[in-house]
Amino acid sequence: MSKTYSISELASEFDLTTRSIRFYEDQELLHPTRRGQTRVYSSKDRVRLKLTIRGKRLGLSLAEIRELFELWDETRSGSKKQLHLMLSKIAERRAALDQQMKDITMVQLELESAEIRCRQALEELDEKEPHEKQQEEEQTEATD
Amino acid sequence: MSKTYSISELASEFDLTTRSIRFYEDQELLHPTRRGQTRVYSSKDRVRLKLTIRGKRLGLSLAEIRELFELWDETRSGSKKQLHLMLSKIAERRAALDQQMKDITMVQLELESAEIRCRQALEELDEKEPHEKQQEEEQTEATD
DNA sequence: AAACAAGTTTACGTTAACGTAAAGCAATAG
DNA sequence: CTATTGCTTTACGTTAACGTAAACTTGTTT
Repeated sequence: MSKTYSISELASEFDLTTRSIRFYEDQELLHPTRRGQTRVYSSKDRVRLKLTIRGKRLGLSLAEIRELFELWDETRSGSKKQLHLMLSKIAERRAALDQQMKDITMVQLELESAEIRCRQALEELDEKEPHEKQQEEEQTEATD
Repeated sequence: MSKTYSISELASEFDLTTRSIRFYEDQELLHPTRRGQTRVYSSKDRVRLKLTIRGKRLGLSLAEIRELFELWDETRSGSKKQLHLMLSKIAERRAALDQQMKDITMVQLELESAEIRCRQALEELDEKEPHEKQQEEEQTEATD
């Protein structure tokens, strides 16, 4: 008997609402069992939830995540045809991730140069008015 | 006079609809000028469009992308307070990107192992039934 | 002149991913 | 016993990011 989880345990662990978790089940990303009418999550479900979150952070839709889960599950039982289909889907995903890596690298570089530019602007301000306290203007602009 | 672009030129270059491009303008990601009532895009607009697409591939919302553009634009004219705010926003983004890098690495590993598993399953099928043509089952399942 | 292409505005429709009540069952605390 | 806590289902509401259609202008081709 491996460990099980309640919906609210998972919700607080991953900082989600129970609504979201139920929604993910509705989208067939999770398949908890029931004790009475109450959902019981296995550690497999927990892993899936973690992977779901990871996928979301990468911009995948729930449908795409579900597709990957199904691929993984059917790997054992697939026919030749199925297996080839899976391989192509996997390749597709890997290519997309490679592209994302490149994108991230580019954006990182841009942010880095933006940071440098920012720091230089600050230095210049400090040279001109070293003793000045903040509040040059009343721009409060959305600390959100 | 540097080069300018029409909306449909940009649309076909980046494989977008003109609808999207106008929408991005509505969201203040682009600021084309006008010749009569017709939009004229500068190369700066083109760069912004490219960055927008890159941002989208990383899962950023249009609002977030807009925020980054505004940060960048205000870097020159910012007050001390503003500059510090920008630096923190930049740091925020960079942290998110680092996380994404990790996520990608993890998912890449998972996909790799899925691929290996797939190839092994194929090999086993080939050993058992080397002369068999496909069509073990009639599963056509959404080539989509 | 008439028609076509490429642009425009206005506005309603759609999908994804939840948020937000409303109303009800089940166990436990006071 | 009833009140609170945690779970449930049902269902309507909301936001983002466009799609799609209608109706109009402007310039170019036939």
